Amino acid sequence: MNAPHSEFLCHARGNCPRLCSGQSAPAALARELERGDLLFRSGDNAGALFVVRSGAVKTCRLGEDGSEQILGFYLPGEIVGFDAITQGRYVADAMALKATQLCRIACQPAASASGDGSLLPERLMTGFGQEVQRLQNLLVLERCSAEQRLARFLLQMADKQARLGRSSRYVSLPMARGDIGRFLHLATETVSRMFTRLAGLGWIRIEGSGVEILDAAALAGSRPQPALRRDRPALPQAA
Amino acid sequence: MNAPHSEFLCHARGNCPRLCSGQSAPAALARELERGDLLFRSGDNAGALFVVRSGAVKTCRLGEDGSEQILGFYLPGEIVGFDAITQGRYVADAMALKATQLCRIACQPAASASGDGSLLPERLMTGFGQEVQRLQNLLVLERCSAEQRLARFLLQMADKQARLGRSSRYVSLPMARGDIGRFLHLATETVSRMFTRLAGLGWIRIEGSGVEILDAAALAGSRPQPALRRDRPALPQAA
DNA sequence: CGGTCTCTTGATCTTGTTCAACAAGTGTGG
DNA sequence: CCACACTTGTTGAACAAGATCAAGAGACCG
Repeated sequence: MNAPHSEFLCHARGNCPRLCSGQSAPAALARELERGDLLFRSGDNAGALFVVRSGAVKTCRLGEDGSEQILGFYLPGEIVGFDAITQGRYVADAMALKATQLCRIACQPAASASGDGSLLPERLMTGFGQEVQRLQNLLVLERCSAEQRLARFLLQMADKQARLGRSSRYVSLPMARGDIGRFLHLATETVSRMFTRLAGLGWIRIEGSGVEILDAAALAGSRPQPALRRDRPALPQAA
Repeated sequence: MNAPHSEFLCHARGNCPRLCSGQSAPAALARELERGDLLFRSGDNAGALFVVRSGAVKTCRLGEDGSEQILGFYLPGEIVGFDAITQGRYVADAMALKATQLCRIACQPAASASGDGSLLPERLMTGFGQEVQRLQNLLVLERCSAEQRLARFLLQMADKQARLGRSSRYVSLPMARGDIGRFLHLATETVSRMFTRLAGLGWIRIEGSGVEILDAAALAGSRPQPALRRDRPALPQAA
């Protein structure tokens, strides 16, 4: 998470004037996919962003229980792959929904590009990528039971605080229960009940305006019900 | 949406070496807020990003029904305001959860920064900002009833297709019902039921692998139940 | 034409919301 | 210093949206 961030300088390549911002323009396509083909896979080294020229692409993440979580559908003109900017590797899978043509935009990791004092690439891109990933994580979190949502939230806060050098055992919560509810999309009452439940399980201890984490592993593994039946991952036919 | 995008070049200002990436370092703070103070408001002209130095900030959007949707909590070291990059104005509200110090990073809209052929700022930043907003919208969407989620999804797809010059009346859906479900976080059966319901209301007509939109206004206004009681917006005491 | 998917519809169950009441904490003023 | 108001957090009971289980209807394809 706090790993040395790589920076990117991106150059269009092939016949893609201005990142293919228009629709037409014929040739020099970088990738052609059939329905079900993978454009990239979570974990792949990210050398590029992709602009959809024709067809359609979906991006998704696999929940740890095997359930598929779709993050977006991309139609022609839209750009896929922003999640990779921060770490230089994709975080989601991307798959063609039908025959699809894409334009590849090479992104070479490059140290601090514009050396004119402007710090556009320096940390900004990293922050941007983190924001995208944070939102993606939030969407994934949204797909869990109330108990799991709160458990993850607490771990997340603990992690944030650990990064600041504070103890990750005692998590201070500057926000009200209602705020947590509006963040996790739970009624205030449910948030309260889940705090009580986690404390009852012996996983946390409520302590002033924060909580003490007693069993982080249990919190992380909390998975009472998948909340949504895991269908078979994806497109059945096709490679 | 498709408005001429402004580009940004960002320079640190004040005592913020490397975007305040560390924690300490004393002086020259740009903003100091008390609990409940607004850092910026949705619609404000976005002249800057902010790095949290101490304290805590929440960002939120107001649903059209007045309910508050929290998009994130930001602790020291984190950057607030990325959602504004694309349009030059903030899309969310940001409020201090307690006494908070922030470091301001001025972002002057600047045309196509690095003129060396690299098109980093050219469309990339815009795309990045759009991705952030897309994810934020997705999170907001997540907070609606099944009917509303599907209705919005269809309008979204219609909008995308309209931008491609295709008809926005007939929406082709290249993905399976199950895919829509995994995107909207609904069981396949529920997606199917909602299609049937919307068709029964006369708002859409199912047509091959897509739908014809008969009453876009009704779809947009679809709001059977708020799905979550709207609490009073936010922090009660404090300015 | 049979097999395999996808979509649709019905019945039942679970989770989390909603309504309601109460406890605990904080601050103010008499 | 304590009573009172006000806010935040906790707990109980009833309800509802949507998931799950189950089964059947089309569609597509070899």
